[in-house]
Amino acid sequence: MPELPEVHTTSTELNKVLPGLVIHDVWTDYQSHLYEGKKQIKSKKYFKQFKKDVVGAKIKNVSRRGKNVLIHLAAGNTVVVHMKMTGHLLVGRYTKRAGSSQAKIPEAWRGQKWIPVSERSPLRDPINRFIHLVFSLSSGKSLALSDVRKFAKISVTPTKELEKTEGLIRLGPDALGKFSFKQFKERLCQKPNGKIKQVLMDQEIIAGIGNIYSDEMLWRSSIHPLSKVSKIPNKELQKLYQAMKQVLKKGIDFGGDSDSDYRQPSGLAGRFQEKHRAYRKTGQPCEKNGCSGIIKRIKVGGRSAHFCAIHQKLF
DNA sequence: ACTAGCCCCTGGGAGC
DNA sequence: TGCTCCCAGGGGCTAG
Repeated sequence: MPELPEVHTTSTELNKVLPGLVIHDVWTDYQSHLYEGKKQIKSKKYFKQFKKDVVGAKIKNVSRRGKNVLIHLAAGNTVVVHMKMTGHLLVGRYTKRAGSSQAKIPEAWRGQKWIPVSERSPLRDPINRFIHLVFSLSSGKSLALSDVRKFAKISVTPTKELEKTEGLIRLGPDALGKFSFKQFKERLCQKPNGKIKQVLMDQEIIAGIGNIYSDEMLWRSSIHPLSKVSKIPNKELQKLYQAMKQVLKKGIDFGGDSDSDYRQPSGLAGRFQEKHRAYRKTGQPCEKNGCSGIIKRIKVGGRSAHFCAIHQKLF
């Protein structure tokens, strides 16, 4: 699912191709993706307003804040996209679908979720059943939102008020931003009684970390996910701080994690899933040097946590 | 002030 | 083969 490295990859790639292009049109078959502040907007009236705000606007650049992709428009607005679990932004020759896309898919590809790049039809490149929103661009290509579970949120807000916007206003410092170990510790200690796994994933404490990368950084720093924040020794927290930076950078180096539906804007899968040591490794031997543990799965705050009970210490 | 649990959603896997 | 049930989960929200 898109966490910091996936969102970072997306915004970096989009920033290479979108600046200077003009949005010619917007299409959606699922208006519930659109939000105005906290409110989910289902009315056609709002879609009209959304369209008015973005159609005709030139894209200035693309950046990121936490897990949000920010598409800045020259007209003074910013389109904020949160991809949630299965959403991702694609650039290509996507067009709005008329009725069921299945009918138009060549027999050999029916039921296939992803069409290999080499086999994509130049006319419908690529065919993706889960595209629910498309921005047509002046280059002839389009920017499309694909989202199996339809949780992604899109809103448009004046760029000046961006930091005050719902979804951004309460975000903590970026996990890969310039913040020192001292600040890291201070942030975590805002929830002294919290379980470390949950606190790491709390976007108001630190922005950008989700389930996959929190499992991986705890595995690396040998800390049990249920450890109480206030009980973790300073030395262990330092390891965690280092692991956080390393794991997230590695995620970016590998083009993100495509264990779930994530794809880069080009449609290519990331490769970080090949580097997992804990996440979704339940039942497999722990790969830490000399460790004889088996990866276990438990629930922490309603989310699954994967860890090795032998080398990851419970504080 | 907490936290556990529901909700949004749908593909995929397990079980029958 | 085909049906039903359950699970995945970010983050907002509510009930306790």
